[in-house]
Amino acid sequence: MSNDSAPVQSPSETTEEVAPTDGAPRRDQLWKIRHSCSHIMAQAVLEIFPEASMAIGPPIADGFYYDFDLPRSLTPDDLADIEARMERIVKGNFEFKTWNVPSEEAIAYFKERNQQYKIELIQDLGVPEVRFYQQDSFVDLCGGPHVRRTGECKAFKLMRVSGAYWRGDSNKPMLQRIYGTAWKNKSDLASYLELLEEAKRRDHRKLGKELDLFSFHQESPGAIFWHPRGWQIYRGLRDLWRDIHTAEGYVEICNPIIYNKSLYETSGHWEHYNEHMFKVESEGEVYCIKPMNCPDTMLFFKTRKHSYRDLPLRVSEGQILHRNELSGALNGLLRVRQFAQDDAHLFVTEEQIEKEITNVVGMIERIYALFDLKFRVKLSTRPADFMGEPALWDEAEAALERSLNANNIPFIVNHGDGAFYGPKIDFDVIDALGRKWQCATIQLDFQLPRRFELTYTDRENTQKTPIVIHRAIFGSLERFIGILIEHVAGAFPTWLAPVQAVIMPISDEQVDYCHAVAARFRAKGLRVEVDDRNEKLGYKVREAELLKTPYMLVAGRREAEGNSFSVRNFSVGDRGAIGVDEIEAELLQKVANREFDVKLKTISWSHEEETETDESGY
RNA sequence: GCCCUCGUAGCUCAGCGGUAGAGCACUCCCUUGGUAAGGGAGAGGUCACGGGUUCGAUUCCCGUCGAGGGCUCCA
Repeated sequence: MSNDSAPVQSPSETTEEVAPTDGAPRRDQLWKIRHSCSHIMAQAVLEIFPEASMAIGPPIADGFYYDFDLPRSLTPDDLADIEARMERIVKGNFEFKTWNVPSEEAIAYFKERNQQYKIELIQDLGVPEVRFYQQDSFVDLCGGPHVRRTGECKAFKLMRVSGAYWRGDSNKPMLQRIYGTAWKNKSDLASYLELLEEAKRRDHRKLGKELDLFSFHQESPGAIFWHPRGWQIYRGLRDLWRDIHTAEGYVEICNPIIYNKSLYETSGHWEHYNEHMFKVESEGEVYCIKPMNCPDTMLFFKTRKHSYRDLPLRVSEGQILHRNELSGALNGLLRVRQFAQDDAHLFVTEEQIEKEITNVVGMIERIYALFDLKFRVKLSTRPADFMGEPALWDEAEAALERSLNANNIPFIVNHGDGAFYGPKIDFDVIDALGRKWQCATIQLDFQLPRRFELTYTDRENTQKTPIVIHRAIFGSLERFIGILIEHVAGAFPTWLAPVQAVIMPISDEQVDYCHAVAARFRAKGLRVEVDDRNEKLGYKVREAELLKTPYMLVAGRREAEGNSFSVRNFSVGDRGAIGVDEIEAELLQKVANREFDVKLKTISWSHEEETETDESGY
């Protein structure tokens, strides 16, 4: 609290002996450093604003934060000031002391210091005794543990200030949250900052502009304007999706995008998802622009009677969806209001669940492998407010588990994290920078078929309700492209690259030759351009390199006469003269195999010892 | 939606109470040049939009829209 305040009771214990609360996440040295940094920061903030109210200050993945109620908004200058004061506290190498205080006394202590949030925390804990921690003159309510001395916090940096609701409740006051990052030593901190720099360099919004892939306009916030080069990537992914799904026995349909609200009353979305749907009115009826494909795919299923012989029925649909996301949540390609999912719904019998899931898991593995994306799997089971028969849930969860095992895929179980309508498997892809992105999902749904009264006739000629499996592999195409751009840092594999080769005549003499070869390549479906501008070779090479074009084909007099090109690959360099036939064969082969001919620049860092966000440490 | 920051030429950015500047890109001319920028000239902006303060606003204030960082949300 305030710096001049005396502790309630003289400190005796050291942090050493304090046992972590049971069931808490890993509380290793790094966790303690981050948590301690948060206290050190709070002390610094209180030095500047003695009247500040403190909320919570936990360690999080990569660092820590602390929420404050302050008399004015913080500026970047304040951050520098706070950081300098933190350095002083660290240099002081103060001991972290801790002791227990009866809750009543603690409340009185905080009341005296106008710390209403701390009082609320203590009251909510509802325990007879709470724990205090102190370093230097600063005392805080805290479960600990902490490092022994402030001197152990030697590698931190304050990152940013943002708003955060007290207790994460948008009805409660908005506090100011200061984020910092903290590491065991300076070199870990440096490599983390380097990672952030690299992430900034390959930010898909920046690259999208530089590579002329897409743009955004305020006339349609949250919606992507695809440029020719970006749309080519989109089409490439959609083609991949179609090829694989056709081969796996999927059929594709195309449904409307506007529906009478009655459809969503049937599906339950009107009740649960209303505020996220865009609506239009016509002739006194309310219509919704569809936010997902499931309800209308149910209508397709109902267009005729089905036999068990029809199942599994695998129906894909990739129509445009709209979701009215909050303006503040929009983020480049990653969070948009208009997008398409690579969606499919499988109508199956109970016995078919396992086999179908196994098949989808296999497809996911194959597709991610095409991009050299690693992934991590989470199986989410029955939540507290589940609907349906427990026995059916048990069997379905077991089937999901068997499918993962059948594919030899390790997974973690998130007990109680499933949707109310069924258990699910989520896939987080891990990109070249070690970042995780939730993409693929496989969800069992026992509810939607019931709501739409779907039936099929089984072997005994009785009517049964099918089970629906919702599944997507990319998630949304838009989002996946965003992730992919950052994963490959804008350098797409040849098969997916917007322009696969730029053909460069050295002088006017070779222009006709270059155009003739370009026409030949285009006839084979290759995407090539001729850069016949009146510029020097170095200029053209530079431009093609900046656009991360996989192939640069240079023709001077020698090459034109020998029906060849001097081949240069992106980020590889000059390979020397190669005959046109050979070049064509190489390109066609890479395209046919969807070869991942990208050298990924990966950054490994200590991400794996992640500290999950943990707000228990106040 | 909420908090903070931001919005100057196609792009990246400088500037500032006295009606705007650079580099790149673009157009034209010269140059026909072997693997990351050849030279010259020119054109291009109601300084996001709407109010207000002021003799005067791109600059200060308020609002709107959009963007960025978070929070919330993401059945």
